[in-house]
Amino acid sequence: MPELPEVETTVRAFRPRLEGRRIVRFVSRVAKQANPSVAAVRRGIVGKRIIRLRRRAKYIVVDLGDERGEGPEDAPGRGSKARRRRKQRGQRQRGHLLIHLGMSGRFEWAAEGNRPQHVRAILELDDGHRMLFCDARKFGKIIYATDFKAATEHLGVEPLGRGFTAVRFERLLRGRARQLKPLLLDQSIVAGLGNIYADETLFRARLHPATRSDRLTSREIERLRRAIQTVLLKAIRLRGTSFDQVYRGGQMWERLTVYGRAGLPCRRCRTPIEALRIAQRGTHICPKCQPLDGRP
DNA sequence: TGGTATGTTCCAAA
DNA sequence: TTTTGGAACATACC
Repeated sequence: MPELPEVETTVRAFRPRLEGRRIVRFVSRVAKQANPSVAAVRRGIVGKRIIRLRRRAKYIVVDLGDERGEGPEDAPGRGSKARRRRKQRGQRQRGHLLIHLGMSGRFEWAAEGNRPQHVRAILELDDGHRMLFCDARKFGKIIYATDFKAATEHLGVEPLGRGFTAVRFERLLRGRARQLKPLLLDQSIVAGLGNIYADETLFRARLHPATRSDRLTSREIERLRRAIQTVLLKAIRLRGTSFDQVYRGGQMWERLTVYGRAGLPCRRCRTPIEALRIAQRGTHICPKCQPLDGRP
């Protein structure tokens, strides 16, 4: 399920009930998923107040505050809304909980009659609500960090952020000679795309996934940049892509152009969509709309 | 049974 | 040095 749009959808859905609440209990049933350890995460977050819920790349970020605190103010968004809000409550930024959903992670509220499978961790709030972290494949991560910048320095540019400019993207692509598909999946370059939206983006930009990043014209680079933003924004608007039992609610599944459509007619030219294997990942293209024209 | 899967990381080979 | 391939992680589904 979770690429940038699904993470953004999760953040928007859970923000109203989480912001302003204090965490009173944390339970983790899979030690490996907690970083640096279950005990360290518990020490870091229990008793703290949730100042803000936001997203960075595919991470759900919980900014924590401590009203007694004399902690350092290493908050993001200096001088902005977040700081003002925090000041009003007389709080200091005190650590961050970073949650990565991995392949199959999702949030659920505990409720009567809601007995989700694969509950791996529980966050209990001061209003009695309990948030469940469910994750069948256990690839998700729950990280406590005091230094947000250090914890996320491995991540590349935010594709929906102001920093994702034509100049910057051009430098990122021209500075290496990689195939476009694995480059788009590399979170240290552009952070947030996964296998589905990488395929959708390349189709929209009419570029073959094996094209080398240093062989694109400026025009193609700009087409790709806009395709990334358009595809992600559309997916967010539709609340992400739904998958079988794992994640429900999103409408993007019916709107995908190539992913999961092998053999079906291209929505643009009716040529059958092809399934390839590029960089060990299932890859879907329209062979006519995305020609390789001699620059693999 | 084997192959596939929305993700990340690490190591070896080219 | 950079890029690519393969395996590993854990589980579910076809």
